[in-house]
Parts: sequence; structure tokens; C-alpha cells
Amino acid sequence: VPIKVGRIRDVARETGLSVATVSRVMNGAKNVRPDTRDRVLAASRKLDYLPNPAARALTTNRSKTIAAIIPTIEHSVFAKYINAIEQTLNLQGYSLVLAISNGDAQEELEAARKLLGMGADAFILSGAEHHTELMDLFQRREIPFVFTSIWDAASVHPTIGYDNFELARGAVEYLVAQGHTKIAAIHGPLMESDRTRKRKAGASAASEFPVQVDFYETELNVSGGKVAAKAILSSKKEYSAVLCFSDVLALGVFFCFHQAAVRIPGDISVMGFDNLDWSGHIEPPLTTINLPASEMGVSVADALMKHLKTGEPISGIQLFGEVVERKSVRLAS
Amino acid sequence: VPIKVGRIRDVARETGLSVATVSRVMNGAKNVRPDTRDRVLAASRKLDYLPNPAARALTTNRSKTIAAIIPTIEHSVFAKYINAIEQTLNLQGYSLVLAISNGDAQEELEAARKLLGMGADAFILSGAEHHTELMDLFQRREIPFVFTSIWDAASVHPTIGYDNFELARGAVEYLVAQGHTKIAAIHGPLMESDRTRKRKAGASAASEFPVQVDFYETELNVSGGKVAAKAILSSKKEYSAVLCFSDVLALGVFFCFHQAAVRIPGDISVMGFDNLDWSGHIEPPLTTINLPASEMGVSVADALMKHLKTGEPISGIQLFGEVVERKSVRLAS
DNA sequence: CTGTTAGCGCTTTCAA
DNA sequence: TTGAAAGCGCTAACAG
Repeated sequence: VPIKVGRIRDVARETGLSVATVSRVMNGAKNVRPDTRDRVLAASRKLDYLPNPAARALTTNRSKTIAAIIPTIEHSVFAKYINAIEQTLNLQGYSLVLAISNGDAQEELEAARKLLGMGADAFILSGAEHHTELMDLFQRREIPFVFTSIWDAASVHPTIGYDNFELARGAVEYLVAQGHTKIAAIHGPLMESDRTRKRKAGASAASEFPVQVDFYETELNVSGGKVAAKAILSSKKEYSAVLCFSDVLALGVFFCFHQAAVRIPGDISVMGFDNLDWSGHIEPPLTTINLPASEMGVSVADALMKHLKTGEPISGIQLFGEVVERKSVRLAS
Repeated sequence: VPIKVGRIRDVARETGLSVATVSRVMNGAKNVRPDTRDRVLAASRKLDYLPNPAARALTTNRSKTIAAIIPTIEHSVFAKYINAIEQTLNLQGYSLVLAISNGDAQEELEAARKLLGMGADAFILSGAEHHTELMDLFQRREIPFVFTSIWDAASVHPTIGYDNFELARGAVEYLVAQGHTKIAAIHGPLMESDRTRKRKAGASAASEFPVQVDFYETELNVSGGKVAAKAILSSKKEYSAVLCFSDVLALGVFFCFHQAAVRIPGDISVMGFDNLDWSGHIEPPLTTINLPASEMGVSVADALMKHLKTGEPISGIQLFGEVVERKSVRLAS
């Protein structure tokens, strides 16, 4: 038989104090006498009292909940990032509500409505492209939000992340510096991600260098990488390097090349993007771009909570990725 | 300048109806005249009205939120599972609140307190071993919960998942059937997971067969798999097969063996556990145990929502995994 | 089919 | 430092 759980007035009655005082104690107000506080705390424990979050949210208009809508979770780099967000929010008593949009703006809008209807205090979105209605909704309700996984100095809304354009350009430049002038770049569906589009644009922009970059679109998973690698091989284009916009894709390329007896980097160099946990362990170790996934999660969570606490506007934060040189890219003749 | 958002009474005033009627419409009650409903809906849209979740939760004592506490998210099999849960809850208007325990019972307890303080209606836990205080808390407050990633007919609490003991035993039996009698089994930290312990016990139980199974504990990631593989090689124990309790571990084994020029399955067979998305694409394709991660997510979400709706007790559900035969295990002489 | 009204449990003035 | 009391926005019982 479950014991009825205490409410604030039970604690008040038990201690002979008023509900106001109990409330003060529960909220850590300083104008409470120490022994009064102790009495309240003791009674709370005795009655198994825990403030009702709904009542609290109703009066304060705050739920201590932050929502993140991500395109997918089946992608290590997002997992790492979400993990960092959750741990950071947790430290300050906030909770993370998660929704998955499958990279679709309409789904994202619906998820956001639901989460708003759940009382989320702030939103974390991926990328900069969203349903206009969603932006309207946020503006009307003054819901704080940030765009992540990107950094865009020109954005009206705060962005916290890295510059995908520059990162991809940097990757190509690195390859060029290693003597590669004919590169195949593999990326996931452009439709689903403005980050991917930015990377493609960045890789293209590097053509101010004496370099040719051809693009291969595929599914964003190991199998997709394999398919693209096969296409690259059969294209007979004689690329000296393959740049993958995700390590997951690179893994597929490794598998395909291995089967086809194409040696990395002997016959062709392969470069990744993400620096997943196995990237350094594969054979040969994968040269890739390290993305500050955890750091980004922490920054995002902190920025939002700070805004919620102080009311100061959220400022964007640029984070940086960098080339991790390993063994899958070699100097081309 | 943000427009003030409507409340229920604004909609009532706007339509000339009562708040009760508006409430009925917002909750999909059937005893409302169609044109009345339409008027309300129109006014809601016009006033940008969205019911206040806190007020709703306060009166109904329900937050339409379900909490999941998982040990880690950086592990594809959990990602897949969480994805299924989220999508299923979403379909019925529920939201997922996520917490990560890092496999620690104390952290789990604290996370649960926080989520309870957030108003979660039900909990999803991994495995069967939890802080006693957590179980007490749930009982006192009559919070519904399920244990997942396991199935245990003998459990007092509902379990939804697969039988880790049987699965591991089945894996060893499969290996035995292929003629392997000297097997190295690699697993993650036993301390952190009762599922891992069950698997180990199951693999040991298979010793009713003429088989020797040695266990190697390591970190649950690619690097850990590599380390264990190295240990196996240098043990000079002449195993004919390696059983990994996770595909992630198997990947590490592949990398290590590849570097050491040990052929799979020519020199030694390797079997995995999880059936991650790349398992069939690696070279050679990995023979593994498929785990019904998505199905489990759907079942868990459905079971909890059904319970919340009907009040009927939650019944456990056994899900099954099966051996996926590919190319990394061969018949031993 | 619709309206009136009493709370739900808490925070927060305002007074003491 | 503490208490009294007015809501926060909504649902649901009851009445009509």
C-alpha cells in the first residue's frame, strides 16, 4: 500500500509554520532562520515531500526543461553532443527533452509544438534552416533558442558551433597541401541538412586552388559510403583522394576499398570528418576533422541556462574543428 | 514586439462560450457541437492559443512525459532504441525526457529524483539492478516503470526485452555447432551492467557442452576490443573463435587482427552481438546476434502509455534475438 | 450540449 | 523572519 506523498501544506502543518516559509526553504531563500530551515527539511524528509513541478511551473512560468530537436540520434557525433548537453543541464537542475525530426522541417515544427505544449523553457535546434512558422512561434512566445552544429556570424539568431563551410574548405586545402588535385567528396543527402550543403559549398570554394572536386551524394551510413566508393571506383576518374563528410561514410569507403583490394593510402587517400571514437583505431588510422561535439553540447546548455537565469541575450559562440593527421592520407606525387 | 499569447479565458471571451467548452474542444471531448468546435478552433488559432501544460498537469496530475534513464547514449544499440521510443511516444502526444546514468546506480537515483521533480509520468530503466531507494521512491509515489534490455520471467517488476543469458548461451552453442571448442569471450565492464553479467553467465552455462570459454573484460568501445584482441593473441591459447558481447568490441578485434595479419575467419572466427548497421558491411561480414532494439523501444513506449491510459498493470514482454549468419565464423575442423 | 465553479499545489506580494 | 492570501491556467463535477 503506497503511502500518500506529502504536499507543502502537510509540511507546514507538521512544522507549525506557514506554507510560505516552507516554500522559502524549498527554494533556498536566505531570509529563513537556520533552525526553521532545519525543521522544514526534517519534516520534508519525514513526509517524503517533493515540490510539485506542475504547480511550481504554473506560478513561476518556468519548467526547468530544455528541448533539443535533432535530425537523428543514430550518428555518433550527435550522441556525444546530446550526452554533453544532458550532463551539463543536469548539473544545474535542468532536464533535457529530446525530439527527433528525421531531418524534416515539418516534423521539426510538430515536435516543437508538442514540446512547447510540454512546457519547454528553451530550444536547441540543429542548423539554421527551419520552418518559418516555427520561427514565428518562437518569436510570439518569446521562447529562447539557439542554432547549433553551425556557426554563422551573419545570423540574426544565435549560433553555437563550427563553421562547416570553412571546415570543408580547410579539409580540401589540407588535401591540396598534400599534393592532391583530383578529389572525390562523399556526402549525405543535401536535402536534409544545411550543414551538408555548407560543407559542399566550402569544398567547392577551395577550387580557387588548382584542384578538382567531384561530389557524390549517398545515404549517411556505412552502407552509403560503400555505395559511393563503388561509384568512385567505377568512374575511372583516377582520384588521388576521397574526402568523406562523415567518418561513417569513410568507414564504408574503407570496407569497399578493402574488398576491391584498393590500398589506403597507397592507391588512394581517404579523409574523414567527425573524428568518431574508432577513427584512430581503424587500419590505417583515419585522417579526419575533429569536431568539438562535447564542447558544443556544454556551450549550448550553458548559454541557454545563463540566458534563462539572467535574461541577457544569448550570444553566439564559434567553436573550432581541426585536421587530425593520421595515416589514411599520404603525400601525392 | 511579441504579441501576448492567449489563455483559455481569452478564447472563451472571443467566442462567447465558456472556458469549459473551450477546454472540451482542446481535449477532444465528443459532446461538443461541430460548429461550436470550429468556432473555438478558429479563435484558438487567431489568438495563438496553446493550453498551458503546467496548469493542465496540475489539474490532471499528468505531464504526458515519460523518462528514460540509460547508461550511455554513445552506443549505437541504445541510440536505435531511444529513437524508437521517442517516435512511438510522439505518436500519442507524449514526450521523452532523457537522462544518462553512466552505468552508476547513484547517478541513476539522482537523475530519477530530478525527473520526478520534473513531473515524469513513468520511467524506463535499463536492466534490473537499481538503487533500493529508487525502488522505494517509485513504490511510494506509485510511479509506473519498466526494466528494459532484459527479460526475466521471475522478476516482480515488468521487464521488456530479451533474455541476455539465453542469447549468450545460444551464441556459444552456435559456435560449438560450428565445431569451436576453445572460445575467447570479450565483454565490457561487469560492474556497470547486469546485462553483461547475464551474458557472461549464459556463456559459461554453455559449458555443459564440450567447450572451454575464457573471458576477457575490457572497455566497451572499439579501443577496448582492440586491447582485448591483443591480449588474446599474446595469450597463445590457440582459440578457434572469439565471441564479442558487442559489435563495437568486434570491430576492435577486426582492426587488431587485421594489423596482426590474423585472418578472419581463416585463422580465427569472430562473432559479435548487437547487429549494428555496419556489421554486414565490414570485411568479412560479421556473424552476430541481432537484438530487437527498435522493436523493444516501441514495445516499451506502448506498454507504458497503455498502462497510463487504462490503469491495467504493465505486463512484461519477451523479445527475441537471433544469430545472423554471415562470414566471420567458419566451421572448425 | 453548454455553463458555473471549486480546487489542483505552489510562489509571491504585502503586512506584521 | 514569518504569515495570510491572491492568484497562476486549467479540468472536471455538477447543474441546467
